[in-house]
Amino acid sequence: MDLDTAVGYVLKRATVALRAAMDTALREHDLTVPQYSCLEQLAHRPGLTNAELARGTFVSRQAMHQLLATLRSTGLVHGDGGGRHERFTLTSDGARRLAGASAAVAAVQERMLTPLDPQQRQRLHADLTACANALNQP
Amino acid sequence: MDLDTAVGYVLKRATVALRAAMDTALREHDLTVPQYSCLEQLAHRPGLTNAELARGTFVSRQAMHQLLATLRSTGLVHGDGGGRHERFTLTSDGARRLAGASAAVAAVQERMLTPLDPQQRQRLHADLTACANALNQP
DNA sequence: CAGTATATGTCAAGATATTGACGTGAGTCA
DNA sequence: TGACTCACGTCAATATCTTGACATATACTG
Repeated sequence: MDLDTAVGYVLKRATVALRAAMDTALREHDLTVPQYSCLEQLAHRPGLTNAELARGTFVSRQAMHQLLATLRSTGLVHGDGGGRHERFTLTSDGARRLAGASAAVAAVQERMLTPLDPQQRQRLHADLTACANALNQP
Repeated sequence: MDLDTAVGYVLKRATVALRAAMDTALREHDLTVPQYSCLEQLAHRPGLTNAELARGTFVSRQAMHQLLATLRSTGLVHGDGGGRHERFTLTSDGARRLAGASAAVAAVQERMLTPLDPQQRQRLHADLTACANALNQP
């Protein structure tokens, strides 16, 4: 059995499983995974722009564009009206919703990491980061 | 910094990077990633059905359905005409195309795993499998 | 054996994301 | 300063995938 290609396979398998679990967990908070991801980014680094959020969430600028439109119409994020290079922040409503959603997501990820002890978790984090870096610099 | 949620983040980051790299590598062989995934499955286990291929490739039955339709019209796969529960196999053309594509994908994954020694690779494989299993059995 | 449940193939529709393209502002360098 | 490049925001169109639905075949159960 070819281990190298199998690593890609289990990587996809784990991602799909995580995505599905997050999806069901977030449904109770009326958020999709990209929406949650966007809110989380804004919580850690307020004042990000559309393009920056898109990169951090791994979607295209266009997708983030209309994702922000819905989040804004729902009153979860707030733009500073700076026509070009507009910067976004969480509203108090957005912060509240994120708090609940974040707890739900944390529970999911804890379930995912259950079989791993803290040292293994750190190793996994480091190894995945190394793999991503290796691919991103040709 | 919250390591647990960060694991989910780097997992997505690695997956996106791998997906993009595979996409560009496969473009020279006129294959999309799901198409390649389907062909690879059929190479390892000939005679799979639509639903089985869908599960192995992590897409819906419907997506695999029309994915198989295009692969069949291109002459890369061949169904045994068994109306219901039809079983699929690679054509000789499909096997040839897969050979080239498989080498390209192997090169991509080798580049991804460059920073890891064989022991680390095996660990990564085991850890990811454990994570996926933990999520898939509530 | 009859009846129910489960899984499959397939059609239609809807949602979501990507690609392409355009105008515009910011930074760079001669 | 002026030309050039690059990144950004945004509109439109295209492709892709998922959800919903239905008929049917297989498996299970009493």
